[in-house]
Amino acid sequence: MSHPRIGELAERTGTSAPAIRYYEEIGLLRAAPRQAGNQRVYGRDDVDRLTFIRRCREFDFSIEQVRTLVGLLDNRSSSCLDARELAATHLEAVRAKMRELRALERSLVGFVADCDAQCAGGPGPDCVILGDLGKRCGCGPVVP
Amino acid sequence: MSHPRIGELAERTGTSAPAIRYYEEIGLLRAAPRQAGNQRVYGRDDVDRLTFIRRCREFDFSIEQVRTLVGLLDNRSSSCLDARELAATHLEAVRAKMRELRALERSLVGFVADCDAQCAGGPGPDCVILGDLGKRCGCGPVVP
DNA sequence: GCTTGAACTTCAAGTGACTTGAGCATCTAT
DNA sequence: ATAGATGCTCAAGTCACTTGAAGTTCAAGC
Repeated sequence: MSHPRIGELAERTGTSAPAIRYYEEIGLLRAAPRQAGNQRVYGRDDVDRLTFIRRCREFDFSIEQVRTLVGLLDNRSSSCLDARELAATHLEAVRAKMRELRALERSLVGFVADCDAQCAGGPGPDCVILGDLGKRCGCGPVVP
Repeated sequence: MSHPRIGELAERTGTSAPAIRYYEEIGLLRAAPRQAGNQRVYGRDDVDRLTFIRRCREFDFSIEQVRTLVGLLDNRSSSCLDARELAATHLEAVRAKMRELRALERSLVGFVADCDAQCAGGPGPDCVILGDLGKRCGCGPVVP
């Protein structure tokens, strides 16, 4: 278990094997040494590093941001402040995205509520629902 | 103004001209008629339809979902209930995404707070920050 | 009529972060 | 020895467009 091949590494880190090869290709993981038959062999460090990468990705850091973070790990000097700054910037982006999503959620709730009020109880003269988005739809006959 | 070309249509709907051509190519917009010199000419209906499409996209509906919604517009029968169902499903997806982002936000806040506590005030023996994500980083010398 | 420059045309390639598929080699177990 | 799981490389596909190149057409001024 101390020298996993790509499949086990994938399983232990929640990654797919092609994704691991992709990370190697773009230089996020070192090129793994190969055993006799050309298959990649990994070590404990690779498990840690890939776990780190995956967690960053779950945190929605972009690959380039992860590259920076991994660089901080590799190059151990004044890492924390740099990492803090990156995280703070990223936090702002996440919050902006959340504000967007909240607005979106409100709109959708309104959309569904309008549907229930206008249409589910019986079609009105013309439907407001799709009209919210574009012009008008025909959930009942359009009576001008 | 009643027969805009692609640039004006783009401006009036908040779309880019290449995006409009792309929508035409994938069949979300009809192939626009051309004027003498082969340039696309649009009408009032196109403005409405594209506005609808853009609004759906702002609501984070995928192109395929928009295709369905546009289909409901085109085919006016029992539209509302179908649209409601699609919106409700989409709302669930949006809420799931928000839950993810909230968790992410909490983690990042913790990350930044740890940075401030552990590192900004002076490096501790070793840093917890990147350790939260992977193993440990070296914002100070690692003393085993 | 001529010229300039903005707006238009098509087609191809690029983006991010992988996934999917084809076709072959290797490993492990029986 | 053989079968099936796992691995390899390389190419193409995904999504929703954007960007760039190279050529045409339009509108305005002279």
